[in-house]
Amino acid sequence: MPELPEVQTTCNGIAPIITGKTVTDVVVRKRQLRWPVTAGIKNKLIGHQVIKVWRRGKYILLQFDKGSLIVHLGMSGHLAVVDQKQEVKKHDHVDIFFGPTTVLRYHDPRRFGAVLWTAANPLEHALLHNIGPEPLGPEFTADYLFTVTRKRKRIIRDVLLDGKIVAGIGNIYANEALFRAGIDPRRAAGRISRVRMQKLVTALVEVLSAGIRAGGTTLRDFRGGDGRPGYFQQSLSVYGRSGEPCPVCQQIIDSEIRGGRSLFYCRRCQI
DNA sequence: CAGCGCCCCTGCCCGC
DNA sequence: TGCGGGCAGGGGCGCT
Repeated sequence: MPELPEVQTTCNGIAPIITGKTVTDVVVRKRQLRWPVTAGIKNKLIGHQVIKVWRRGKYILLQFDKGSLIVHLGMSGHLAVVDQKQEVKKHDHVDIFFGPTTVLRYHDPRRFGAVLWTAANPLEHALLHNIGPEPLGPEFTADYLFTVTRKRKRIIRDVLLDGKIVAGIGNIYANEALFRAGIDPRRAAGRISRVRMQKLVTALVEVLSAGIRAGGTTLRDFRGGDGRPGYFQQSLSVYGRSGEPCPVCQQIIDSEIRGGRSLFYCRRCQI
């Protein structure tokens, strides 16, 4: 499910329901995710109260009165509050009960995600302590991106996907932002000017903000309840649109696979 | 250290 | 209709 806007939307959805509530039970149906669900998590959680729900990059953080739960959705994870009467579906791996009916349910077909407990500051956890600045935060500026990419030969798309440089950018939003900024995703990061880096930072902020405003419905498998075509269809300019005309100049959108992930771009608009 | 593949896993879509 | 191949939103890890 992820991409930062979907993770933020997940936090926004569950925070008002579970903040201040106390865990009454935990059911783990399958421990084997990317890493095994922390052993003894049931006893660590029961009786403890949620203080706040937040995120760092794509890691969802449930802060309890003692310790934090770190949840990552991988490629296919969902995390939502459901009613206990809701039937348990295939790939519903973890349930966290807040009373008899309210359940925070983790669902993840591909199991690339994670559910981990830490008693310490989650930002100091091995998975988080080296993450780059938040793309919607004050540290993520054109100067920063320009400086850290000097002499870098990697293509700019791969730099945007590198969580050590900037947190939470996924392949959809990387491609979309590069289109908006008019930058060829295959360009060596170290060969992009400061002015163009400013365009890229601005484009990233716009694209991520639009995704959050849309409620994170920019994913192919999002199911809206109203039967309308998914926001996914209308919202993306180049991602998943190879062979279609560029919305700006009508040039046919190109795609190719680099580093195991698809690039989508307009060879006329992006240089 | 920078950079690049590999891989974890299931589901879905496409072509034959 | 069945089957095989390719691809999917992530990102840690090991190797060069």
